[in-house]
Amino acid sequence: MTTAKRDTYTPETLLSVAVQVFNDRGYDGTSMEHLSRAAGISKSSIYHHVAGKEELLRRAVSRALDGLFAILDEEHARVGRAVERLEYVVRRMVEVLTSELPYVTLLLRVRGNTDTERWALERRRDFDHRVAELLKAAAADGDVRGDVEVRLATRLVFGMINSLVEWYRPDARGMGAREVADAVVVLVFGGLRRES
Amino acid sequence: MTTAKRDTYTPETLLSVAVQVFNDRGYDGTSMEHLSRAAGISKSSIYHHVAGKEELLRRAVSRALDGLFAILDEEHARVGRAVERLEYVVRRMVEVLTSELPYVTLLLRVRGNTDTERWALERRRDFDHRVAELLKAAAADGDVRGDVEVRLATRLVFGMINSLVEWYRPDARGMGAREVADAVVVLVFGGLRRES
DNA sequence: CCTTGTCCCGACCGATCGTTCGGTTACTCT
DNA sequence: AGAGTAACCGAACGATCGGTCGGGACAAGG
Repeated sequence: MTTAKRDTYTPETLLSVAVQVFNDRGYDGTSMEHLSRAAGISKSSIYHHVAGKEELLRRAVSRALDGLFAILDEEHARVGRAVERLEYVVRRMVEVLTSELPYVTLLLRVRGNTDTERWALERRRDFDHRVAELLKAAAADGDVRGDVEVRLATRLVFGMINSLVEWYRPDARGMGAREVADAVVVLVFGGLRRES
Repeated sequence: MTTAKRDTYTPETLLSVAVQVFNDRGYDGTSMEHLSRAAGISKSSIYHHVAGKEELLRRAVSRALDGLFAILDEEHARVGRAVERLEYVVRRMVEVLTSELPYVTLLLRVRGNTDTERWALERRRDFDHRVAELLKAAAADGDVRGDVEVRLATRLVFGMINSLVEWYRPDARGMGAREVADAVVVLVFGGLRRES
């Protein structure tokens, strides 16, 4: 390879360290001093790789948002019966949340204090609306119960899926992403009650 | 009344202002200067009513935790078939979340940076375990599906309920707490799919 | 009138915030 | 060997952090 493997930081490798610290302490609760200690380089050295703290946040939430929006472009999310497209999107959301866990975690905790955070919140709303339309279509097809308002149901389902970031950890012996995705799909569509 | 109505702050009224700001900006993102501006008094005056920033946090999360734990002491949560007690607890959780919304919101966002936050996280775990045992009992009774692990199902259901704090707002013309509680119970136990 | 206590204030404290700057090391290329 | 540059560092910047301090305004009780 022309570019030999570096033992120094790149913006990407530094990002992976920073996102971990952000998720541990919260973005506002993390100082550049914390980051420098976690990365093993001095505080000022960080600025050789990235423009500042907020750029790290922007890179992280962008990565998470790109992963989520990519789902909607996949074939199974675009063609077919609405309820089946919805099930596919729900399953893929769980997979993206688990595979990009630290980045999505950070995205879901953004509060809106800076321009970057407000931009992230806006894109999140866009994504939510796209999925809500899918659910509305499935309700129009009669494949989804009509006694719960679409907007409310969307929010509750998103709440269940997004809660993954609060407890899922890719442990070696723990449950896998597939297992979690199966459980989410079963509960979202079938509910908790024993099937008769 | 012996105690005439005050037009000045008490620790409680100051708390209600502080919790709003905490939820807007995040606890770490809120400075005492922010609080003083929102309360309309000087920064130093705040210390006349409370010991400091962390005491405001402790009071807030205590109030939320007390509300949640009180559910488990109610009669319908203690006697009866496990699945019915579970349904009652789920419904009451939604009611407490909506009635004590700002306090529970703050509780669900603590990260564990200080002793107060770690104590709050510990009590939250206690509560979760209590509800998980209820779900386990319902599964043992055969009233709840056995093909999804109890621990996993508990976390997902908690995720759906707790997500209320991210979007529920007690608007005048918006949906009421009862309406939300009904929807949560229907979705948790019955699922999204149209009932045949 | 004077005391007492509540409520509040401006000024200030040391510490820490995110960021900048001048300079040093160490590796690459010619 | 010498030049160029990527990677890094310690020291310091102004700003802001949570919190302290001495005292002023004001109402109640004597």
